[in-house]
Amino acid sequence: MLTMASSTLLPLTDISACCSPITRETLDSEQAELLARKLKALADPARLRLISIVAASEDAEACVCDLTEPIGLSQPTVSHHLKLLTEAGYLTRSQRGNWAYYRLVPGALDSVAELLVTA
Amino acid sequence: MLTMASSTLLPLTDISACCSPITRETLDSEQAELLARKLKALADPARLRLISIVAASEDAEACVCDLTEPIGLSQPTVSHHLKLLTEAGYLTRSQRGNWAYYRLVPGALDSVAELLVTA
DNA sequence: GCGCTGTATTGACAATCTTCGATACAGCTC
DNA sequence: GAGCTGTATCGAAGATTGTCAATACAGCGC
Repeated sequence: MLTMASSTLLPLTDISACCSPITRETLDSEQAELLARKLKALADPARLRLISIVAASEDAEACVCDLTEPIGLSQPTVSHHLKLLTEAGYLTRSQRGNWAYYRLVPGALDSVAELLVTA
Repeated sequence: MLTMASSTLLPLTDISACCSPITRETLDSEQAELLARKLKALADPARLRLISIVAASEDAEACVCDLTEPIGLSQPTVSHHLKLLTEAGYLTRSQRGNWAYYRLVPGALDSVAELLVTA
């Protein structure tokens, strides 16, 4: 498919310019649901470290084989976390040969951060 | 007690100036654990809306009675979420008479947002 | 084709989370 | 004191989550 990650329910990627910081206007339940899902995707130590390691990697990308060992979890578990992060719009996946390379989606973390800021 | 919210395991409040953005340096597992817990406290639609409503309230504070109805959850559940948010360092509680007033901890959301930003 | 290597999916289990009703506690008023 | 009101805690039920071993799939080299 061409347009990726606009998965089952809601386009989880498009929080970007959707709303102002949560302390500026009161969230309706739909916005809250959306942001909660974005945050839930981040709210796991393994996934935070995955993001961190990907960002710090050569060329800002990493394959599953690079990630399994430093994370200290099984390969299926790492794949699972990477899938979650991808579906949540934080990572993209590109396969080259046998390897699946993941990289950060530019601005994805920032758009969430902007919603939390009180200024 | 005087110094509140420094609960059981780790001082959940003190992420503030603890580390640089997660995309700058790779997180060790302890930092990841800490940030994940902060994010998990936010990663719920009810709690996001609670924060949002408190921030928008008169004098930036609200009592449980003000929050139960707009959230649409039972009073015990709202109390539970407020306790979580307080323990996570996002809210403070102050009792005046029969009412418990909650308000935002200044800078708490911002310090988390700073850790997510890639710039 | 066959085997190998890297990754994804499946199925299961344990742990955690969200929610509620029932109940307990705290502080007011009379 | 007794009764009321606002809030917190308890206990339980249902849903979700994180993890793994086993297995399936995809793409390479021979």
